[in-house]
Amino acid sequence: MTRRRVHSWDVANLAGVSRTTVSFVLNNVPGMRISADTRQRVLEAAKQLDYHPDASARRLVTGKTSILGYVERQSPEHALSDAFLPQVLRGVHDSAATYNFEVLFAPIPLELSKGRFSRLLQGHHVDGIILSGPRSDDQEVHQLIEANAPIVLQGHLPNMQVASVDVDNVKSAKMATSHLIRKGHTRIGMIVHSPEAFTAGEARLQGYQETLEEHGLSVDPDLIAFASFTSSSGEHAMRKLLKAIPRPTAVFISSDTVAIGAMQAVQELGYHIPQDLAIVGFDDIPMSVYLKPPLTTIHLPAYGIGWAAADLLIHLIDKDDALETNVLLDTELVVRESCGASRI
Amino acid sequence: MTRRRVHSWDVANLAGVSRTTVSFVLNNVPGMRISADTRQRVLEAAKQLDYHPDASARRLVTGKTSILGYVERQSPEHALSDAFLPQVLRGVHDSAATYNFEVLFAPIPLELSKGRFSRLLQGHHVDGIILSGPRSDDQEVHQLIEANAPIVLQGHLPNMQVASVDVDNVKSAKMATSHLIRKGHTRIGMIVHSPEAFTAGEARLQGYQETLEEHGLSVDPDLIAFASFTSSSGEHAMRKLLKAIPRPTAVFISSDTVAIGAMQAVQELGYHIPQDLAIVGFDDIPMSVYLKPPLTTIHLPAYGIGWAAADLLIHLIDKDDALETNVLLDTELVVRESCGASRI
DNA sequence: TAATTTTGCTAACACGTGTCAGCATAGAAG
DNA sequence: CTTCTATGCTGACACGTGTTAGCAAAATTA
Repeated sequence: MTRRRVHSWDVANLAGVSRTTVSFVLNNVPGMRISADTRQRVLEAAKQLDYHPDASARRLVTGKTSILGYVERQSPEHALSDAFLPQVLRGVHDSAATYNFEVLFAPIPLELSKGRFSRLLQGHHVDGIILSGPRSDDQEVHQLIEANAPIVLQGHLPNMQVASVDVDNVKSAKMATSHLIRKGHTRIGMIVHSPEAFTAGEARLQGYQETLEEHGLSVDPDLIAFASFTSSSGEHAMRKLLKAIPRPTAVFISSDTVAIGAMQAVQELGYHIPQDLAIVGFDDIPMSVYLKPPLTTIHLPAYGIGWAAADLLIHLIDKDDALETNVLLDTELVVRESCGASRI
Repeated sequence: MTRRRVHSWDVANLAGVSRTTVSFVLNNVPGMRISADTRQRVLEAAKQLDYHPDASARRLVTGKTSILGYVERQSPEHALSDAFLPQVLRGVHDSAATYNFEVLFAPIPLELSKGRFSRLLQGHHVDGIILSGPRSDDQEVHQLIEANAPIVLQGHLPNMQVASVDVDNVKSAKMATSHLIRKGHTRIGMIVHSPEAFTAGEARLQGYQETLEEHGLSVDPDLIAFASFTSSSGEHAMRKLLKAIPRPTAVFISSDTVAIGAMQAVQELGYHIPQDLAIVGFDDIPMSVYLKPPLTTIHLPAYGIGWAAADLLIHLIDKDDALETNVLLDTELVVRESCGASRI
């Protein structure tokens, strides 16, 4: 490994041409006439020497790093985002690789973000940023967005003109709710997690309500309960729902993590899932399939989210601005056992 | 954002000094006499302009990228490593940040690794590599190790002289086994997952056996079953174990994922955990706490593994070679309900 | 006063690449 | 034969920084 590094002039010497020609050949520069013979010689020399251009030198002269930063900025929902990070990151990477971009992993916690963003962007460590776990009260990110920095949100921030990739929450909630209706349920409750801090919760609630109305079912406030990000908050919410008269026969829960606690409450109260109560969750966390009974839920396309975010960001960096800047991805209903067989 | 980039000579001009002086001050170059007054002026100018040196230029001239690559190379055990990736990566990042290193996320699947390693190292995208999920049959990695490339394995590869960070599997298995013995069990079985491809399985089996012997208990081959990486293989293994006569009263399972399937088998056969059968797992995957009953298991210090790997790699890069190159981290027994109350 | 050392700073080079302007040579056109 | 154009290649500059060698002025010593 202490073997001297191979440079472009080594390739040039071996091929008997100038360094410039090597660059033209290896980068496939358009409009440059290179004879087939020379091109061949250069390619062979490069392969023989296992030449790879120095990334820093190339970046310095081109002004492009071809690196995008994946910045984590989560707060309480850590547990959820953690479960998806591997897939999202792989999506980001694979998409970026298509454009010969690399991915820098850079968590920047809210507390000690002191200058980290400047370092990343002004210091030219990355060409742009994918921001995971955006928060409305994040001053530093607001500044970046206003400065028109190349940023793509993984998620959503209301009243902000910024590119983003998210799941179509309204549509997804409609899928879940209408599935329960199709099963014959008419008393359908919902547990919404953290609608204030997390706009997705609100959107999912909206989808649920609209679907009920579209099917001529009334929206009963007693059948809507709120939770935070934790399982135990789901337990609490479910106990409240089950006091409603008449009892709901099905509940749509806007987060699988919350659903875990809710299911526990149901079973502790002596009810059976799905016979006494059908349940549909949201997220399809890896654990969902192992729950008892296995949870019917809305599958979050984590890999696709990562892919789309990187794709959008790179187009943004290259100033193909005319691009749709708010991507909404479709989800899928994964039917397992918790929603029960048809009631009809 | 189209605002012109700030360079070191901007700072120099504003402070009324040369670019060289700016560099000396900002990098705290030792042995350089700078008057307190000048130093102050430079620091203020830099802060006022929000100056951050261009990463590429600095890398080009110093020859150090100050980036380390986190390379994923997993195969079947994806599910397991995925559960820990977020924590490991955070550990890697935080440790690296201590040395002003960045972290590049670079999965390189076995199939299409065509030149990716060369690109990374020869192309000087990174100074070194942390390799997650090393496989003994990985030719490309063998070559890198023999070429003495700066690599740290996250895990272990037998008969290879290469730096690595792993958990003390023998010691951990002893903790698990002796805990069951302390609870009063004498018929203790074990399910080993994939000992052939995954050396950790073998080590855990060894720890189990030695502990039995140390306590004067015989090792009964009928009480040892093998599984792969999946839950369903655990189901199969457990069914086999429960046919032993007399039945084991406790089982140590070398993987939580496998334990999930095993527990399912136990309950399907009508036995109760932990009354009829106590269970201790290994890994402490996030899901373990939600199982029924919650799984007693060995906690894998994912964050610590990441931290240690980055620390080791950076020391290796800086040629502090005298460093211990095979780090073994301690684990912790997390007692929940599946191991039962004391039998004594 | 003259010689020497110390202090505080700077000019100039190097890192390895991409790329613009230009230069021979060969062929075509006049 | 001369002039022009296309072909195939190259010399030289630029990117922004770290760093070595060195220089003037001030301080110290002789």
